[in-house]
Amino acid sequence: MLQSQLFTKTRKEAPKDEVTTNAQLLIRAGFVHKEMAGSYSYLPLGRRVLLQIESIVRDEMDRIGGQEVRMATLQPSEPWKQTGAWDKVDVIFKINSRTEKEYTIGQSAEEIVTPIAQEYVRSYKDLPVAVYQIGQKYRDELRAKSGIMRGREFSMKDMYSFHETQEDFDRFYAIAKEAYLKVYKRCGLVAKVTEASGGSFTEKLSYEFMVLTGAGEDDILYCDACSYCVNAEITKQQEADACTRCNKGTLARAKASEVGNIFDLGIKYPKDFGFTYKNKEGEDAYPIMGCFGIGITRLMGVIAEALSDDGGLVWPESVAPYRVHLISLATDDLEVSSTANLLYDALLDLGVDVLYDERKGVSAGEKFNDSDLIGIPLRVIVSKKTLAEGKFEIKHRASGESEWVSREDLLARFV
RNA sequence: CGGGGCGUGGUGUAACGGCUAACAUGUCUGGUUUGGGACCAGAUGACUCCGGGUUCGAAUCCCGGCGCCCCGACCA
Repeated sequence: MLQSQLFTKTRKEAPKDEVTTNAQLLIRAGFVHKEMAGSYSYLPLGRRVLLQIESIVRDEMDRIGGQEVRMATLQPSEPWKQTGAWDKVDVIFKINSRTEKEYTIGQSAEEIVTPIAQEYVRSYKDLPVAVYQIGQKYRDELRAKSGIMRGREFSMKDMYSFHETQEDFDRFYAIAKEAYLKVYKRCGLVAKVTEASGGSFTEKLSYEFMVLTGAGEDDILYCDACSYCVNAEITKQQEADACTRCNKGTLARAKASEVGNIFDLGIKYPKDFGFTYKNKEGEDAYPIMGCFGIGITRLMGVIAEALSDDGGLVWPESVAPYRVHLISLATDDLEVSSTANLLYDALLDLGVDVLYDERKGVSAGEKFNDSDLIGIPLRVIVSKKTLAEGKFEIKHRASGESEWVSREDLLARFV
């Protein structure tokens, strides 16, 4: 991608209303555009990051047997009335058609997926099964906040599984938990599995996946010796208490952001819809159901919060909009620009995603600052200086370290 | 939803109730320049959020909306 043709431009200052790091940086760098409180448009760079995160999530869900679907976002009110959510859940948007019919736009899909599963799951032989989707969700939040981290419209991966027995559900629950941890790790984050309330879904505990960041809106207590972690709102334990699980460590308190949540839904939804299957004994039985969510856009916000520095965004390679930011200084110099052009083509031939800053009349300082702000992991500089050395300069965004390498060595890294 | 703050060119700011709403940045022209937002000249761009009111006169004061941000509550 030629930067001179990129749809967006950077800006020096963030809109004064934005105080959170993710909103300031993502807007300044041109990744997102705010439409209204809690509703953002994702521009080319932001969209690319979302695609990267989605592909990681998709990969991990596929690995544990999830099958991707795309359920309707515009939904009838009937199933929501059938489960009682229409009146009980206050964040659902309700809309009326011209003919006074009632609809909702999806904020979650239990009411949609359960009747679909009912159509196809007739026998124990059809179980277990897990389907997921990645897409926009809508919640009528009273207060959207923190940039893209809590919106009225956001992107979420939601998976739903159905099982014959509690044991089988527990097995899958554990597998899904591991898959979730891999997702966060691949996104460059450390997430803690946190015991939390099951909300209005279930009496049981649910597990939240929490990333430690000051921008988070949850308080958690976690053990400094084992993996125990609990949402502060459901426990009487306090900071500095001894850990009740390992009896060795002590509990620390921290702000964290919830980037995923998994629930044991039991048989609530199958029961609401009269969804049974024939078990081995030929009897009707309700399947055990689970739901598993990952906030895609929130994850992007948390990465922006947790991994940025004073210069701007610092994307891990796995989710970066481009892998290489090629910067040509002295664009009027024929030798410099042709060397840079050739390197750009060579990288593209190797299948490397490159943002190429070949803008004319833009000072070196401005290009460097823009590059810092956009946060692509690897910067390759072509200038009179590098030409004199017969090498290219590589600078790593995260560490700030730079190295000088030959063209062969540079290209060899991407083979 | 309760409380607080803020609404002025695209962005960030300024302007005592009083002159043609100022400055920076951006954008456009031309020139110069190319290792950390460089420089020169010119140009462009605002119904001062909306609606009322007070006043000879309102960006400025008053009332009512709307919007945005923050705290709290909420959080399928």
